[in-house]
Amino acid sequence: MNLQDSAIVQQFLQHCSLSEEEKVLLLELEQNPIKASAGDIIWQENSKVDQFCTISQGWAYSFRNLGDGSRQILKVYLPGDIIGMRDFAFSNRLAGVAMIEDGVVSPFSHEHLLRIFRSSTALTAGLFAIVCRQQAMLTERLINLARRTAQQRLAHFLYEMYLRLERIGAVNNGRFRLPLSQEQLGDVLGLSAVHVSRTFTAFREEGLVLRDRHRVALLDPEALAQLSEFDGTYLNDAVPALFFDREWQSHMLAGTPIKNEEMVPVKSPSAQAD
Amino acid sequence: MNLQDSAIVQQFLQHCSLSEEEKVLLLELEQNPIKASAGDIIWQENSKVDQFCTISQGWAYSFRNLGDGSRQILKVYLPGDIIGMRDFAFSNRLAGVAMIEDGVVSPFSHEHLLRIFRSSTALTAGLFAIVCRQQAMLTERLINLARRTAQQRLAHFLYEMYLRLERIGAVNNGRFRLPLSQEQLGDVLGLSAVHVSRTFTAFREEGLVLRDRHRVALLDPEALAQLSEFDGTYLNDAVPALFFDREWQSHMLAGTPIKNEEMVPVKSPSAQAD
DNA sequence: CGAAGCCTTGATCCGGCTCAAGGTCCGTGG
DNA sequence: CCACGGACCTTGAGCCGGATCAAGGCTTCG
Repeated sequence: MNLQDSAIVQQFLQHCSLSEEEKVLLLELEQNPIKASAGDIIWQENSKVDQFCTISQGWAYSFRNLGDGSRQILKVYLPGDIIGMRDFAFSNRLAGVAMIEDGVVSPFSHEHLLRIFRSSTALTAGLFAIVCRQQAMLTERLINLARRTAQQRLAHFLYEMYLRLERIGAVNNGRFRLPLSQEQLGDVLGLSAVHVSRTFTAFREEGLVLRDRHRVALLDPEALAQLSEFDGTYLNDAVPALFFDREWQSHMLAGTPIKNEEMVPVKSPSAQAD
Repeated sequence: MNLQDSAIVQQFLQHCSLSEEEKVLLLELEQNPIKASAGDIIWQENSKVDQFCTISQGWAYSFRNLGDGSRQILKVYLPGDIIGMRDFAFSNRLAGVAMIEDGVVSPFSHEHLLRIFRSSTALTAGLFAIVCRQQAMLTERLINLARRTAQQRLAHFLYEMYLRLERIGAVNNGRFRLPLSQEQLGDVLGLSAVHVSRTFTAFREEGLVLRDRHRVALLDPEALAQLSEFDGTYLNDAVPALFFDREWQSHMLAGTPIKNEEMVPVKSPSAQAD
């Protein structure tokens, strides 16, 4: 694989600067790609934490099954995302991961991740930034589920997918593929599948969204953003300059005092860890 | 302050081993304690990220104000917690922080944190673990808000506070102080203040919880845990042994291969970063 | 004693859930 | 090529949990 083509390298470059050696280290994460089919469980909740993986083709999601038989989908993964970082500090999984459609994932071990930590403070800092942003996304989702109406929740989700997909070139004039069933959307949004259907109907009648099978068209993305009070900060906000400051990274070992307060604006990352 | 007394050192010891030098580094975070009164805003949402802080006395919470005038409380902080790590990778705050009651906070700078990163890989790894656990708590809260009834939400919150407070010795026979108004509880739980009141009434009639002003008594904590499907994994699960392996940490610079798959069980931490 | 918070309780309303009955699209086998 | 079954979606009817509105009680403090 070409250095430029790697979605994972692209992601890290949003959060820190990388040397060639560091890019190679990252690429090694994807040395063992395996095919997975729609519906495949990558790992179950409560299973032992023995690996993480990147996803290079297809969509996946993480989920928790609840006592009453319902299910909460925690996050939808797109190509380039790192899956499972959430479990790094645990010995058992807090959530399962399943494929939404056929795809390719590349498992890598705890040790592989540690090798990266040992070798590069830049990668470590980048990973830190990715995890913090991941937390910001979760916070946004929490507010969404706790406080907003069905229309706002769906609008927020569609707009967020629109932004994430646009960044990896998967949107054409407001149209994109959304390979989730309405039942799965309900599991994401904390709604019943029936009400997801009704909400799409309402959006169609209001001229906001068209949907046919797994294709959706956002006729007025900005209206959706406004309706859902979408705040892009958690996707777009600048990363502090220190993440790009290689001088700082060399000081990490020397212990010399540093001074660096400026911020550097950054295009929003397409993919998040975990 | 004595090394043993520091809540922040106690917290890190849950997640990694520390040398005396590292403990001193951590203690330096609390060199500038300042008093804060109930209702004081530590920082506003959208303000510039210029510092973080630890809280050594009193309770605080982070929050987001929403467009419709309502408010979501994201997390309640107890003495020993680190506040604001969530914003580490951003230049603007995603959430404000306010004091629930009078207390003492110790601000520290971005740079101070970086000095820690530069000086100690053990502290860095510990911080990583803390952030991952923080994310697990958020996930749990998300599921709670998305999927559970008012009774389950309140039971879950009370039981979680019960566990966190027990760990810092603030629970006596199921009784503890809970200095949140019912309006604030509603903002935590995504409920109206009125319905929080009704839910407490229901618990009282069922003999589960007594409440008087800012005192609560859990008459049957396990019943609350069961009612809310409380899963303590996210608080109690073991930390992988590598966080305690100082040999690994020295290898971080050398790049020698390591092998270490065992897990080490750990008492749950009382406090979380952010 | 009065005023302001805070909590409780009742009455009513509404958003989303559940149950149920089709309808459409698709893959499969005869 | 058609018939059938299954997955998925749509729409209606009725219900319910929690919101909202409103009135009154209790504490605390000036």
